[in-house]
Amino acid sequence: MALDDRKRMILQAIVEDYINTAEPVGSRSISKKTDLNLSAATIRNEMGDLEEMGLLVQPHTSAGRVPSTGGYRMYVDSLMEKYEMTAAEIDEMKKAATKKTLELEKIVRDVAAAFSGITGLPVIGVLPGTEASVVKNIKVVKIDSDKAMLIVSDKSGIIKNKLLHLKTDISDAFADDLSKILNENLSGLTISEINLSNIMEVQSVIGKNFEILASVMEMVHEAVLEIDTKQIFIDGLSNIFRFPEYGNVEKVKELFEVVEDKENLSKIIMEASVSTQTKILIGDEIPIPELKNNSVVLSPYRVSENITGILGVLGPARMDYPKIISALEFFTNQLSEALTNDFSDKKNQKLMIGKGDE
Amino acid sequence: MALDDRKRMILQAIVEDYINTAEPVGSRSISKKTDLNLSAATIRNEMGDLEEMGLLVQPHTSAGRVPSTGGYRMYVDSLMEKYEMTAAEIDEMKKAATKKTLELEKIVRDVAAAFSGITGLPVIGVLPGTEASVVKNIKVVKIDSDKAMLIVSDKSGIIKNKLLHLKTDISDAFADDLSKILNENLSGLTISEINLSNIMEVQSVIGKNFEILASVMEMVHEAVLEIDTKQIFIDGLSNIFRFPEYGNVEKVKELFEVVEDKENLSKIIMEASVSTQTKILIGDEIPIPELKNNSVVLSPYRVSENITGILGVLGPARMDYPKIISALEFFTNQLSEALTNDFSDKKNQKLMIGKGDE
DNA sequence: GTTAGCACTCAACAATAGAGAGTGCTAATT
DNA sequence: AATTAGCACTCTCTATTGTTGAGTGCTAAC
Repeated sequence: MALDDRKRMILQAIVEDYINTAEPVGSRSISKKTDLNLSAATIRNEMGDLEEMGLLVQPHTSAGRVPSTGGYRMYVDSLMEKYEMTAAEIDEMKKAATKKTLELEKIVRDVAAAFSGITGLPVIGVLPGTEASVVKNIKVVKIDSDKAMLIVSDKSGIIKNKLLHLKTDISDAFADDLSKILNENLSGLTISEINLSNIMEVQSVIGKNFEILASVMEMVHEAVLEIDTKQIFIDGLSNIFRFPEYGNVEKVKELFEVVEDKENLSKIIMEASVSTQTKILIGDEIPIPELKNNSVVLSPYRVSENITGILGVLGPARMDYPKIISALEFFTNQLSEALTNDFSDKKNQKLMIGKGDE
Repeated sequence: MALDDRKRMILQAIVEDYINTAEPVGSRSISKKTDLNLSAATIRNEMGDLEEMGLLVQPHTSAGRVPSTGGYRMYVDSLMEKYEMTAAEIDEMKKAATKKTLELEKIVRDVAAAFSGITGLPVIGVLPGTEASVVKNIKVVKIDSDKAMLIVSDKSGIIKNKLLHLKTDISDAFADDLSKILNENLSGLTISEINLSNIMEVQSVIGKNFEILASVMEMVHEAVLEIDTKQIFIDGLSNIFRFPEYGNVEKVKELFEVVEDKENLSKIIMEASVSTQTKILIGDEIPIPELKNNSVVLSPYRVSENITGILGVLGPARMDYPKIISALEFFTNQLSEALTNDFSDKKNQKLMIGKGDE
């Protein structure tokens, strides 16, 4: 059966109506709401066809229709119209995205929280992984007789640091030497290239002070490993209470249990992390059976060439895709802009997200 | 009316029964379950008295009784027996509390998560505030042409650090000088004593390089302020789904909304932070009306003399107080021990929570 | 002082009926 | 040939009603 123009329009109308009302859509209401000038009976025939094509589903015999995963997919791929944000909305978003913090993690988390507030949806965030960062500078700073801090930075300015507890006292000078040696041997490598054998090598370069070094090196290794793990978080989860589909505790409970497990979140992220543009997972396209009535929209943000994080939303499959997508991409763009500016330019002291036109 | 021994025993039996079943307790079940050898009718009379005294409440005419806030209060203050943990339980807890991380925040969060897992309750945690810490060492480390890191440590080793973005390039030597000056002028003060006028003073000590210094100082000030804010978090919230009292969405929603607002959490914490021992807030003793059917048990942990954090649980008022209290105090003790050891001793490289007898 | 007995109350549950929304099919209309 | 009106049918949802059972308060007997 062919999906002619009329069928497309009817499908679009049904999806959009269902997005708004969360109620199965009947033929009569489509007949009235669209300007197709068709009677309910005609719509009914068409709806029967659309159901046969697998784009609609009927919850029970005497109910209206609801989009299937395929129906939503058709909608987002070729039916929906791009949402144009109003000036007021852009303004509000800019305001929400403006943060004066300077730490990358905080910025991302704050922006994610703001985004959740604006969309009224739970937000998934992934902090930039550092495994692809090229180390530019390593420093060991003595803090106390038994403590030192390891500071690793890369060209774009991402800095991670870790407190080291030392078995033996070291001098300031020794810390400086250590920094120099580490720098000479490890800078230029990516984080993921720094492994134990690598560090051992550095160790063998210096013959003297072997024991002291051994423990420090071990800790450096641990520190680098730890830095390596991507961090996923979710915020604004309680937003799901807005949706009638989460009107009973079982559903809520299920969602919370699924989502509290980071394993699950990374499964979702995996699906999207290959792509460099916005990715939409609808219904059972999400690799977690419990989320089959939900959708996820994910969009990457950039910190530098190959360092990226992800921001996205999670919600019922009947989300307002055009609007969500616009808003999400706006936020990830702003985030990219802010982060690349701030973490590589020399100008800005305070971080301004937005194009600086205010 | 006097609260004689028999009434006390009956009250205790009712509270404990209600804690277990979450169902209003009837006279007949108390008559059977206790070894008082009293008929249901007698118990009924006594229950009538207890209700009159404000210790019990009847949800409706033909229902059993439920403890009132006063009833719970009476129970925790003078009725309940101390819960003795079994060796197996202690073992399990020790295992759960053993962490090899070295960062204070991570340790606390991990222990809190473990505690939530063991008690099956949501956990509230407060990271140690640093406002009372006496600054021992301040360091400015140059990272890049436009970035430096400020590292503040105190005697017990608590270290906070912050990335500074500089307007002007500085030399390594200048960073060293800056560290020296900051140290000479600010070490010995508590964090809360370091304020703007204080920093201005340092600034005036050095005449030259004024402009450069001005911006650095401003950032130092900001950094110190930021360090000052206590951090409250909540974990394991989805545990509340275990309780029948959260069987409908409205209740769950309400709880989530209350608890997501940090303002509310700090209100709760305020109530307890004066005390140096375990504090129990029951029902409407919690300064948040929405939580009137809940209780909070809070216990402080020590990092050093006057630096403390708080760990606690939140749950329905009918929680198993004796057990919760034992477990909570066990955990805060372990935490105190681990943190004071690790953050002041010179011995342990790895952090062992527990008495090291394994 | 304690207990048995009894009338009474009320929530919870199940069964039933009716309304309303929506469908599919058929026959009439354009 | 496509569209539409009409109608019987299906199924959910809501309200109503009756029934059950747990629990109480009171009174009179032990």
